[in-house]
Amino acid sequence: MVPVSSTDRGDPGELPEFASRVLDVVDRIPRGRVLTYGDVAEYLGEGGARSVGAVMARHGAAVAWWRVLRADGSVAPGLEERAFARFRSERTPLRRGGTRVDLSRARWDGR
DNA sequence: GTGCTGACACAGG
DNA sequence: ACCTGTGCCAGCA
Repeated sequence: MVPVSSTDRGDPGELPEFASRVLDVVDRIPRGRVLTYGDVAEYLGEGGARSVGAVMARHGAAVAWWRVLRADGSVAPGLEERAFARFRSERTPLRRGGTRVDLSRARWDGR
């Protein structure tokens, strides 16, 4: 087992366990459906909404990041244009006014 | 170990 | 609808 120094540095490209699991969940969200940051943490049974957000900030580009929203169905600042372009193409249900996703209809139940 | 830092959540005002 | 404060928790320096 190749004893590694106590600093125990992993390879730079390797993701922390938690981050890897977050990305797995996001990968399973079906087209046209969404989850909130808190939902992802809840399904994992670990971490919290904030931690999920941190993962998305660093590694979200690798997955369908637009399918993860805030608890009120809004999109994080700065991502609105790109996200709503996707919502239109995936026909994600929006609320009246179109500024937020209709969670009552678009939220993925995990199945 | 300590102390920030956030693509958050929620309760108040 | 907006702001403010508090709680949260993995990651990082």
